[in-house]
Amino acid sequence: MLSTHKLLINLNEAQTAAVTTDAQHSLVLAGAGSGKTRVLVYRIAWLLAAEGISPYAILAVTFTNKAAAEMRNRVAELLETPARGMWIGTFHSIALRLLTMHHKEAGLPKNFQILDSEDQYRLIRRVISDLELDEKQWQPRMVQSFINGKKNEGIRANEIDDFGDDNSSTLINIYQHYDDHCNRGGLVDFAEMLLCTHQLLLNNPPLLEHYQGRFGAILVDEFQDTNDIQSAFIRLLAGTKNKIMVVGDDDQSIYAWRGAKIDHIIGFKDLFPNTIQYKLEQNYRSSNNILHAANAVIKNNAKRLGKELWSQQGDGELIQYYGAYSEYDEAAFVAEEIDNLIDSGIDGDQIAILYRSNMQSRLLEENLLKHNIAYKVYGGLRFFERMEIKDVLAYVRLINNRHDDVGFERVINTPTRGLGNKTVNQIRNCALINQVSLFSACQILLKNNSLTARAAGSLAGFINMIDEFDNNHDKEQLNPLFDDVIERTGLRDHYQKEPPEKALTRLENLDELLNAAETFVKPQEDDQIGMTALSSFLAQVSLEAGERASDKDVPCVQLMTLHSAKGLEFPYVFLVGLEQGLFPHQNSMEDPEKLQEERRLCYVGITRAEQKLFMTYATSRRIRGRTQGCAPSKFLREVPEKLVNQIQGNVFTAPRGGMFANQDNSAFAQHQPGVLVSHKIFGEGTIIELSGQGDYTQIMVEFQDHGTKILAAKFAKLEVI
DNA sequence: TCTACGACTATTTTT
DNA sequence: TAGTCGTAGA
Repeated sequence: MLSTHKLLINLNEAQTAAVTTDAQHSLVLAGAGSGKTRVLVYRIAWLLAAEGISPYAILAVTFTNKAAAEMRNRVAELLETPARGMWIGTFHSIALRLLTMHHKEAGLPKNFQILDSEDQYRLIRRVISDLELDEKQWQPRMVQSFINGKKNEGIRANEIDDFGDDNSSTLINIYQHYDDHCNRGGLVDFAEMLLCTHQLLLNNPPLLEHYQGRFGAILVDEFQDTNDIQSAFIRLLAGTKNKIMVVGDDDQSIYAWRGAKIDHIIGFKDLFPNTIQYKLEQNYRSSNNILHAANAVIKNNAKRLGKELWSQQGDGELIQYYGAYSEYDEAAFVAEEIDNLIDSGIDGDQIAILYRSNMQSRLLEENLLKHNIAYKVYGGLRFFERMEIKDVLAYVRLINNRHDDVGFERVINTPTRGLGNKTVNQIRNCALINQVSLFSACQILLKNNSLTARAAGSLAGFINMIDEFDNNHDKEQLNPLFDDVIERTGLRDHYQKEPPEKALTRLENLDELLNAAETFVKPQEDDQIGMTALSSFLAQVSLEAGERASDKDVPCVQLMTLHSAKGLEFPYVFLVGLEQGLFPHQNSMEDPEKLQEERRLCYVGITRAEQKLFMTYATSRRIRGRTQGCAPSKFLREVPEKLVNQIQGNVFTAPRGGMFANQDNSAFAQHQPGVLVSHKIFGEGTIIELSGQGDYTQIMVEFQDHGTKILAAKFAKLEVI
């Protein structure tokens, strides 16, 4: 057994205080690079070793599989024995476990299926069309975020008040129909998993009591990212007696747009009165110049608990600013600098380029290519999200659960088997009228002879094939089943016919899938609760979509968005595209809350760097086919000048006129007398005169059809022709 | 059923 | 500008 003494020698004072706290609840504010995971892992060990808590009483929750795996490994490493008995997992995997074990109480069929975002999107489109609504008006993406938003707040369709508003009542109606559909087919989306689990516990006092009795110590990672339902779930499980430790950083909350609420961490102490707060401010990652810059930027946010990072490391290098003339210049600069770094013996994987939006990667890639620098772009499709993989899985899902309409729709005519739109619509209608699944609808249609001979033959063949797959295969042996599906459905031939390049990767992916099926080992817990290997496999791939595409083993320069960089660190970091309108993003500049989130994103970006940080911007950039003048991001000026070496340009002494005049609306740069512009209402005209400065600039325009007008530049949205 | 063309849109993304 | 998506037509 681990000695408590040995535990504490690796911790600093603040970390020790948090790890050994005897408060019932603790809130650990852990700045970037301050040893957040370390505290969680050591806390678990402390609970076991010093407080004698059973591993069975420990519940540790994270957001990503990666974080969960890391915690599990580090706990095992520290304890020098596998982390048995305790529950360590993501919110979703824990929810899945509870729902599987208690599916009856939760009102779910045993073989319920998880819908990922794409599946959900497809089903929502289907519902919109069933309700004969116009997709133009009820855009599926918008509806999807409405439904998920409500679920994340723990609200069901029948609990929303439409206040007599048609718009709301339609959305509520779609939500209701979507949920009905899911219930009929035994389908559960990501948000539903959490909501359903919450209701399961809430509506089953004995069950709740059981789990409250079991989990004496609850630990939550990245608490700033919790949404309402996740927070409520923790509160419910904690009851009045259990201990909670939440760890997080309000300054790194960057997911408000998908339901995370910073208020949960900010208001934690109010919700749980017996809370002691600990701050981890010593940073082990970055040199002081970088930390000072990060502190200076985040200080401009009003809504925060307040923290200041410091380090025992030296000042390190100055932050390098580069004001490029254009995005081409910027990309060329970055590639050249990286080339130099690599020449000086630094490995590519020590370097990261971070940007606000994915489209920025293209030019950077082109320039890295020119210099023959190996790179890897994060983002894009993951293994189990690829078309060919989802196709195979859809067949398998249908074999596992005939009522899985999402799976059905995906493969009914893939590969094409003469069941086109007409027949499928017939099936949909029949399903709608009888309120049954598509698969059942097929059986009805076949029985009633309602189809043309050709369609009927083809459909019967399809149905039989699915049934045969089911009958001929053991649900514990995945590889033979998958292999059979890929061959007999004709999927392999189907992909073979694609252009050679594509076909090759698709077939490779299919082989990889077979390999995954072959080597899949059913987790012991799943076995105990009677899940078949097939169900277990399907659940796992839905929750964990697999590694991102990776093609090289060479150390690669890492390209990714700021969002995906959270939690990572690199000796050399290039933060690019620091311009008003790009970062902070146009859509987030007006709203103070959103602007603060952009700033937190900037804070995340800066604190990724260990040794050297480059921040670049371009004074002109082509966006959507149009070259625009750009003002440097306001965040650049929030970094104290003394921490910066500006290689080209100067953000700090930039003239207030000309290019940098109107920081908040870069488009003004081109608004000069004589320029031809167009206005939404007044049409085309010529600029006569400019007056005023900054936000207050006024523009006199002589319009061809409406005479001379004086407009406030900020609001006129004039476009240069 | 497949192809081609025109319309539309354009942050961030884990589970 | 460029990439995606839906529909019309072969």
